[in-house]
Amino acid sequence: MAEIISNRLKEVEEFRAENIDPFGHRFPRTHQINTLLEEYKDLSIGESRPEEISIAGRLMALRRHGKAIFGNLEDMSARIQIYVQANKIGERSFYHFSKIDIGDILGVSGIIFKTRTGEITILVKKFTLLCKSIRSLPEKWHGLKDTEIRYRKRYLDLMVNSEVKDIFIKRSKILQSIRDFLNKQGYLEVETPIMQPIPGGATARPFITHHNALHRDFYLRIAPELYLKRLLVGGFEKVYELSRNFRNEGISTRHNPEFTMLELYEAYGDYHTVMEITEELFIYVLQEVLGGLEIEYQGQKINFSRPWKKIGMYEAIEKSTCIQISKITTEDFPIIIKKHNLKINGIVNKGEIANELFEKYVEPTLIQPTFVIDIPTELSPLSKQKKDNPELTERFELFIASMEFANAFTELNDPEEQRRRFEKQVARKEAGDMESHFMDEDYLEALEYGMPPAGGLGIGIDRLVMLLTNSSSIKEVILFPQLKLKE
RNA sequence: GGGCCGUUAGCUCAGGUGGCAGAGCACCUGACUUUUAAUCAGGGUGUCACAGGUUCGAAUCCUGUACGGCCCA
Repeated sequence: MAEIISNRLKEVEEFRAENIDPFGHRFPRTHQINTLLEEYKDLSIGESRPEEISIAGRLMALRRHGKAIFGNLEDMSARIQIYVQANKIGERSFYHFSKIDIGDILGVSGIIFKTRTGEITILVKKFTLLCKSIRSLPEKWHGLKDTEIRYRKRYLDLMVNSEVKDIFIKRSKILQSIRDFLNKQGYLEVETPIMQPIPGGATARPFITHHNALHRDFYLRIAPELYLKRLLVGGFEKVYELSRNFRNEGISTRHNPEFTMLELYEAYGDYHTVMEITEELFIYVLQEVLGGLEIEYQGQKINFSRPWKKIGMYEAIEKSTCIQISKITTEDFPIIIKKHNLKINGIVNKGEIANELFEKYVEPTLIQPTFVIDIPTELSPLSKQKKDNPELTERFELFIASMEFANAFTELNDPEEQRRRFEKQVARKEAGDMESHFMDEDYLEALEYGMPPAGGLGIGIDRLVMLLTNSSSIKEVILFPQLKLKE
C-alpha cells in the first residue's frame, strides 16, 4: 500500500510538471450517464452520432491495448464504457491518459458509438483529470465484503457495492413519501429541542452532555413527545417531527444509539384515528416506494392489505401462555416470574409481568402487521386510561415480522393524573429502574393550561427502512452506524 | 453481560497434525488500436489484529486483550 501511495504521489507531481492540475475544478456535464445510455440505446452496431457530450465520474476499470485503452466510468446514476485511441486524442494526451489509474475521477468529452459487441461507448476526444486517487480501490469482482470495513469506511462500500447505494436511495424515498403523505394531510413539520433539560417521552436511559456557558448538564432527547404535546397546548392541531433520538443502551442488529423516529400528533383524535393514519401511511409509503402491498422480509411474506389484525395485549398473552393476566394477583407474581424466568428492573407489577410475557411468547409470533391494543397503564405513563378499565390504556403497538414498528396512544391530558403517573415513575427510578421517566414540572404546567384530547403516534424509521429493503441489521440502513472505536 | 465464530498483502480468500508466507484481483515492468473479470511474458508488495506464554522453532498450540459477526439475556 505504501508503495502504491508513493507511486501515485509521484504521478501527481508528474501531472503538475505537465501543467495539469491533478485535483481539478468545476466540470460542466451535458448528461448523467443513465440518461445517455437511455438516449442512445437504439444505435446500431458500429453507428456513431456527431454531437459531442460530456460526462464525469470515477474510473472503475481499465483495459489497456497498447495504442488504445478501454475504461469504465461511473457516476451516481450508472456506468459507461469509454474508449481512448492514441490517433484520435493525440500522442500527448494519450500519454497523459496512460498515467490515469482506477479510482481517478475524470471528466470526459466525446461522441457516442456502439462497439461491435453492442456496448454504448464514448469515444473520448478530450479528458480532464478532476481528482487523482492515491489509494487502490477494493477488488472489482468480489467487491468489499468485510462488514467492519463496510461500516467504518462507508464511502468504499457505496463506491463498489451498488445494492448499498440502492438502500440509501430507498431510505431517502421513504422519508420523502412520509413527508408527502403527512403534508398532504395538513400536518405541520416542526423541530423541537434535541438538548433537553429533562428527557421525556420514552422509557430509556438518556445521554448526558454539558453546556459550558450555562454551567449545567443537558440530556440528548430520547423522544420529542413532551415538546410536541406542548405544541398541542399552544394550538397546533396536527404536527409531526422526523427526529433523531438518542438512547443510551446496547448496540444490536435492531438498536443503534441514535435512530430516527417519526412522531405525530392529531388533536381531537384518539388511538383509533391514529391506527387508521398508521395503516394509510404504511400503505402510501409502500405504494410510492415499492409499488405494492406485499413484501418479503428475511424469507417471510408479509401482506399489508387492510384491515390489519388487532388483538388485546392480555388476550394475546392468554392465547400463547394460557395465563389470564386480568385475573392474576400479587401472590402469583413470584411464581410466574420463576416459572418463566422473567427479569424485571425495580418494582414488580402486573404490567411489567404482562410485558415480559408478551415479549417472550407473543412478539416472536407476530409476523403479519398486527396492532396489539389495550396496554397496561403501568407500562404507559403518558397514555389515557380506557373509560371502562383504568388498568389498561387506549394504546397500541404495531408489530411486523416480530419487530415493534409503532407505538401510539390516546394522549393523557389530565394534569393531576399525569402527575400521579410521573410520581410512580420516579418511585421506579428510585427502586433502581434507570429507564423510568423523570418528573417534568414544566410539562405538567403546560397540561394545566389545557391540551385538547389527541392521538399520538411514533414509528421507528430505521426499522421501516429495514423492512422495505429486506435488511437484517439496522446497521445496513444507517450510513454511519455506531461502532466501537478501534485502538 | 454470556456463548460460539472470525481477524493472514489495498481487496477476496487458501494456509490438516508446529518447520523458509500463498493464490486471484489490484499494483510495477514489457507486448498489444473494438476490449469488457481483455490477453500474453515477468515481478510478491506482509507488524499473519495486539500482548504474553509453551517450544530448538508459532500464522498454526495455550492465556489474555481489542474489534467485528451470529445467537442468547
